[in-house]
Amino acid sequence: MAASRVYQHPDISEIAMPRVLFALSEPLRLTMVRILADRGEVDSIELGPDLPRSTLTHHTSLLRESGVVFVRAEGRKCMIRLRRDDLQARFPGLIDTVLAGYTESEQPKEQA
Amino acid sequence: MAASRVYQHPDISEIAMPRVLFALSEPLRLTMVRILADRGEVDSIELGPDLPRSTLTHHTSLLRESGVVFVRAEGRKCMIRLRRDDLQARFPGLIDTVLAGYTESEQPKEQA
DNA sequence: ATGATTGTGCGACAATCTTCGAATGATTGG
DNA sequence: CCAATCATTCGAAGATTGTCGCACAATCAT
Repeated sequence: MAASRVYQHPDISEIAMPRVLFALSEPLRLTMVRILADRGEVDSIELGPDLPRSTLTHHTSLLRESGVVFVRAEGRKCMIRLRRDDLQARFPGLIDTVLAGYTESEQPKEQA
Repeated sequence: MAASRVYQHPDISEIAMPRVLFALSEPLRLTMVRILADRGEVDSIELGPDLPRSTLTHHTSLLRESGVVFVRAEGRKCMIRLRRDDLQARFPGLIDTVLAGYTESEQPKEQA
C-alpha cells in the first residue's frame, strides 16, 4: 500500500527563472499548464490523452524538475497539480500573467 | 546617409507567448534584456562586450524576431531597445514580472 | 580613395531537445 | 500468485539550438 514511486521536487528557493520560462516556452507544456490551472489536480493522462506515455512522462518530468508542477503517485495513476502558490511566492504574478496571455485560439497564425 | 541595414520586426499581434518565453529562457538573453530595461536604448556591443560578434548577432536577432527588442542601424553601430510598450500591450505585466524575478545575484546555485 | 571598424551571413560542429518504441518496474484486481 | 494496467527508463533518431571562425558588406575617419 505504500507509495513506491517517489518524485523529487525543487525547493521554492531552487526554482530558477530561466528554467521555468523554458518549461513554459513549449506549446505542448504550456497547454498542459493551462489545463492544470483550469482543472486543479488531474490524472496525468488528462494532459495528453493521445500522446505516447513516454512522451507524456518526459514533459511532466521536465515541468516537475523545473518547479512548475507537483507530482504524486496514487496507485498506478500519476496525479499532477500546478505549484501555483510556490510559483506565486517565488515569482509573483508570473504564472497568472503567462496564462492570461496565452489561449490557444488567440495564437498568431503561422507566418506564411 | 541612408540606413542600409533594415530589420524586420513582428507586429504586436504577431508576438507569440511561447516564442517570447523561449527568448527569455536563455540566461544570456535574459541578462541582455535586463541591461536593456536598465539603460534604455544601447549600442549592441554593450549587451556582450566579450562575446564574438556573430554570437551577439545571433542572440539579438532571436530577440528581435520574437518581438522582444527593436533594432535599428545607426552608422556602423546597432542600436537596440526593449519593446516595452508593445510587450506590455500584448502581454500585460509579463516583462515586469520576469525582470522583477530575475537578478543574477539571486540565481540559485549550480546544482553540485 | 584607403584603411579601419562594425554588423551580418554562412558553414560547421557540439550540445541539447523532442519524439517514441521497447523493455522494465510498480500496482491493482481476480 | 498471475495477468492486466499504468508509469518510468533506456536507447535511438531527427530536429533545433548555441557557439564561433571566416569572408563580405557597409560605414566612417583621414
